[in-house]
Amino acid sequence: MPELPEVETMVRGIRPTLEGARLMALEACPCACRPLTIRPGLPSIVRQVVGHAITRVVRRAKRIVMQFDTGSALVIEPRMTGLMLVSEPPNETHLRLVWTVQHPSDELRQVWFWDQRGLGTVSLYSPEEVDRLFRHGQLGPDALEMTLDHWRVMCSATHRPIKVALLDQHRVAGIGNLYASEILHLSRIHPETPADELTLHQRRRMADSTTTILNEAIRYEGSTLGDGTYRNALNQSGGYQNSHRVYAREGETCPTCHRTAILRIVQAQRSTFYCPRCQRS
DNA sequence: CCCCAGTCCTGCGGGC
DNA sequence: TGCCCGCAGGACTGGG
Repeated sequence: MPELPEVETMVRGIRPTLEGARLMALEACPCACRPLTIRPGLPSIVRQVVGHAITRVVRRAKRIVMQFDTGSALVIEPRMTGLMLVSEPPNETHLRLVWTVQHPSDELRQVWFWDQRGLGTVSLYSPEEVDRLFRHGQLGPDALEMTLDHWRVMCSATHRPIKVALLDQHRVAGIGNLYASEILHLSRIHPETPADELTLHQRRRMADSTTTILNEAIRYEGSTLGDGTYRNALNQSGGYQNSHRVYAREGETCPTCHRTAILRIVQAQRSTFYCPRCQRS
């Protein structure tokens, strides 16, 4: 479930290998499962990017953007289980794609895209599409770049529960199911509160909590849940799962009030965790 | 605009 | 021991 912190960690992990390097080969890995979703096809992408230099590797919401000197970019969406690795992958079975690059030091290095469930995608974006990706429109402002005014606009635009609105990438981009619960708990906001009923005070708390939680999670290199799927670029677990306040902690005592058990409810077919004492409205 | 259910996919754990 | 089923959810789609 890579969300913003996990994708940021992946980007930081692969950046030293890729930035300033020249792409020598891009190959699909033999994989018994359904082939990787890659747009347009791999041969077409290879023709357009192999031989070119990678200028920057950056994150936009939950996507990895690999910029080329042509102005085009390879955009990787890890979705549920996709990983970008610079060291040996967990297994060969779910390897999908391998980049071979010539580092400025002349050394050949490799980066792998590994994806257990195969929901991840790789797409080549034209310069215009790259431009559109970074502007607000299709995707909302990046969760780490939200201003108070962005939060005001985002909240006033919908009557949906705030938890559901936080997951809508068209409103605010980068937050997924795990961090939405964490942010609302730190904000002391009930997840079912209609977004357009949040007070200025609550929106301020949400703005602060979003920055705090996401940066803290980045500092710990993301969350590796029980299934152990998420790994950083060196195939190591993240550490933030040990700091989760409510996510997947149904029945445990709330870390804020130390009195009430964490509840689990379902919103928009997804689990939400919260403290009924600390998050009343 | 809103909401829901279904789709992709694999691994895991519960129930029998 | 093994099998079936439901669940996990990010992004998207189609129907109401």
